[in-house]
Amino acid sequence: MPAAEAARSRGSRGPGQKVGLTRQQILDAALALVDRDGLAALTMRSLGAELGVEAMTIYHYVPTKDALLDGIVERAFTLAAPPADPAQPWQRSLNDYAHGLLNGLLNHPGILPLASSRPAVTPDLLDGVEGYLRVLAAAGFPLGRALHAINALTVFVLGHATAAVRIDPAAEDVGAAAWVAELDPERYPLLVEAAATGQGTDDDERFALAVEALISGFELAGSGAGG
Amino acid sequence: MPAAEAARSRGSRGPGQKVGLTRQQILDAALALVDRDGLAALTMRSLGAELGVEAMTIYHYVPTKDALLDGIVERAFTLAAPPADPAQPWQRSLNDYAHGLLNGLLNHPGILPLASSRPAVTPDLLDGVEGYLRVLAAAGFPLGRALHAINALTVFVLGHATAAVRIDPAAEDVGAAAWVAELDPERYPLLVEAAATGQGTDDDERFALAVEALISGFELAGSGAGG
DNA sequence: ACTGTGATTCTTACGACGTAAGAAAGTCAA
DNA sequence: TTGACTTTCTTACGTCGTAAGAATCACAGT
Repeated sequence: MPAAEAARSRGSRGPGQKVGLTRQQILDAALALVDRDGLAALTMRSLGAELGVEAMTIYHYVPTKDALLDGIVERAFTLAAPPADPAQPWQRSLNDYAHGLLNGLLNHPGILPLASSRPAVTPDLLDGVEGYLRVLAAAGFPLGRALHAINALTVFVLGHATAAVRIDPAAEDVGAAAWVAELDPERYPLLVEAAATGQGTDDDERFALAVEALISGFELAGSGAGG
Repeated sequence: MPAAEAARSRGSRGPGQKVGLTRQQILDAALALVDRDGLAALTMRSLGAELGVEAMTIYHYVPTKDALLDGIVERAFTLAAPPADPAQPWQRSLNDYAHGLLNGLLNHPGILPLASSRPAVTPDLLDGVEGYLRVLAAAGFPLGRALHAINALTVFVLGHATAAVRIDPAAEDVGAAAWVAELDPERYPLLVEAAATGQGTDDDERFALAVEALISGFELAGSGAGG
């Protein structure tokens, strides 16, 4: 209901009033629209309707649609990335980071295809990085390795989130991933066997184990000579 | 029809000849076009022009543009994924897989934003997976863990490739990543210090270390209880 | 109250895109 | 030569991002 939405965010005013929108308002509305109707449903016209405004109005707050997309990716990341907790041991801290970031990103699955092709380097995000760097440095990591670790985790989380969404856009399909079920057991015996025993097909477990593997890998290499 | 195959290269022919295109030909031309001019330059009309044909002609070989994109992603992955070498120790095999896949993907940077939102589960790819499963199973991995490992590596490689391309679309900028240079040292002391010493900023090293970390993480967890 | 000024919004229009519908042109067996 | 089938082209529609500029509104200064 675009009219109600407009009335709520812009105050109860008669039509034709020029209260002034906000870049933030626009970004939030765009993100909400993508979350609700999917990325393809976000057009300048539909977003305008959502805000109770003509499409061209948006261009007074955002130079181009691409900039709008950058904005919502940035916003989604800022919302998603959890801050470092210095009270935890570093392994736990990184683990929380990975799971928190994953959950945060999965709240906005529509932006994931965008996230893959956009920077999203926000001050808020960098604050977060700085915090995790502090945790790792305190644990004895050379700065180079610490940066490597944070980056690797972030990249993996983003990759996993993207893969999880494209395989399972809200699938009720419990157990094995759908496509494995139709494979020729003669050609792919091990794959089919793994799927049949339900091994290696649970997405959450897959993610958790990989994160653990990454972190213990950091642990082995972490206190070595700095890169 | 082996002769027709050769005749299908629409080399020097008068206009209006109906030799017959191929789905493969179209996919290859599309991939080449994306590699050369970027993803945005791929339109049905431009691809038609590339093939010496009107846009609508393509629809006789491909039902929709989305299917075309699926096709070129699939093709790029097939070209990129290296087969398993059973003669190597499994750690080496996985390491080669990761580096080979990365290089292969970076040969077609334009498709990376697509790869993030498309399945790309090809028989060829599954052959590859089956091969690596065999290597890991022979090394004593439970099938579940083996699948986890392959999946985690693949996801990480894809994520890293995407990030590397978006940060550096053919940048000559050696050393630190560009955006770190302009940070406020008061706000981000550790980040700036890491960048100043050149630590943690080399993309290749970053990738290599993360892959090693993942693999040694698998090694720790690999022979534990499956599943 | 009036007016001018600047900020905000709307109207109109253009070119490019994906693609539906069906006509045209070519190929080939009989 | 014919007639059926395949491949290609022509035309057209609706939607997209957005350029250009007119219209509307809030408000400071008189």
